[in-house]
Amino acid sequence: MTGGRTVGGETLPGAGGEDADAPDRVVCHVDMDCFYASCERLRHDDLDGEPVVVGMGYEPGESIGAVATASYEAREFGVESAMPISEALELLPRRADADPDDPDAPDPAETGRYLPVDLDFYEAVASEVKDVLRDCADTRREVSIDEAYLDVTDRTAWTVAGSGGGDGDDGVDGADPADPPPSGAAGPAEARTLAEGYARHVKERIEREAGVPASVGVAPNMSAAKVASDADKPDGLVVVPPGSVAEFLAPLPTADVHGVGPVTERKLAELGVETAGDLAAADRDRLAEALGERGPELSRRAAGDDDREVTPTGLPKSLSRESALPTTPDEATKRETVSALAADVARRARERGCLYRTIGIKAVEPPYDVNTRAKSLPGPVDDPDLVEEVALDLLAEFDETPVRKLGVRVSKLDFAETDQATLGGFDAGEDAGGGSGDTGDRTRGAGARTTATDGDGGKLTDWVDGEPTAEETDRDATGDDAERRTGDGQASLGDWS
DNA sequence: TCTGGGGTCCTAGGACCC
DNA sequence: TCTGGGGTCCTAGGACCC
Repeated sequence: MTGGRTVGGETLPGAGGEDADAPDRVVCHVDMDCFYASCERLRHDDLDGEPVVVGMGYEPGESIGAVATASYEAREFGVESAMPISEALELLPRRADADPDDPDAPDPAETGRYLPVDLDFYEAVASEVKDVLRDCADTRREVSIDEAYLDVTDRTAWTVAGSGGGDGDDGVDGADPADPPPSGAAGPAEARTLAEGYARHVKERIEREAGVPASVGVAPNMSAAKVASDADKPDGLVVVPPGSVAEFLAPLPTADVHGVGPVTERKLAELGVETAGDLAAADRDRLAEALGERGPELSRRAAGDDDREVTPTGLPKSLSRESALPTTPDEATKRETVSALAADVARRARERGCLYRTIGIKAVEPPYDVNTRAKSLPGPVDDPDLVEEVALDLLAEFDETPVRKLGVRVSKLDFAETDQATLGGFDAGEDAGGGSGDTGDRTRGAGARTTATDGDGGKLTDWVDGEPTAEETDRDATGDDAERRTGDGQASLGDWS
């Protein structure tokens, strides 16, 4: 019954292919417009219409740090994400520096407002956005604080809605979920679909209920929806119906394809592949030679062929912390930095109730040579002292090396509940009466015991792994260590449990 | 492009086991 | 023991994304 009518006509080579029977899905990609800046506007009325720059590592009045988000007004001055604040200030001086009495001071009309990142506040706003999304779609994947995919196939359809303004008595039956407003439809389709109306409904609800603008892309698959949401930012709504995906993508530069970065773009250009259309049509064996398996995959995406399901965001795979420093070979400075980073990573891991089995560092040498070192433990642990010890140990290799940035990471995470006494039949430690987890370290029964008793530890993985299933691990966000840090349950990588 | 911070996934080589 | 292949794990690095 979801016989999704194809609007853009033309059967496309390759697209659809063998799964012609599969019903077309309706995927929305929701992308907040310069999210941090929009959040700041939400609480500072006077920022409306102003160039706004939100800087990370930025302190008011200083010029260190990097641009996290620039409002569209600020982008007009050339300010971009990831740009050093010092550079942004040259393009767009700070409003506070505009002094009417000083002839050398910048013209206020050519200045902007600079604010430091306030992640807690943005997360609070993001959670209101999530509330809307949860309401609008059963299947969601949150990619970052300001971006999500929704599979709304069962909420709407690719059916063409009544083309007039009023309720046309065309063949379309069923209650349309949202009133398709008459205003400017974007997208290659001439006719409006129910899907478009639904997407508009989602977009308007976000703006109304969370107070921040979003751009939305709608398409029969994830990668096309992603490109669509990007195609008319800010405040865009772009609809790409089944059958017109390849046509929509074809003229775009390869860099617009999700997964094509600077390196891949250059390699593709060397092959004479400049547009998504070129990429779709390119010989896939040649792409594989030049780019590995990713090549043919990118080609399929560019052809509108992407059958990935929208799957809920999982638990994180690693936690890390890094920080830049003035380039230095000084051993004490480096060790202090790594110790602090290690403590922070370990604290975050504990807060999230996760154990880790691999500890690693990163040391960046000028000009920008990234070195990583890692060490795996016999079993999963939660042990801040050990994180520091291993990290410092790995750092020793770089004792003589000048570095500009250092990082610490834990990976091979294990979110099994710490009270999982059943696992090994052990009491998982002595923290029975403890309470607020200030015990030095905790180790899951398995790891602790083996670490203590047998040196080679090699077999441990056999039964440490494979034990926690997805369903079991889902529960982590709810209970344990989250304690007082309420509302933070789905901190940055928000998981929809 | 003189590069900030937090992530993901992929690849490739070596060790080790059978 | 110069010798075949397959599988898994670990480490390091690269590319990409927001």
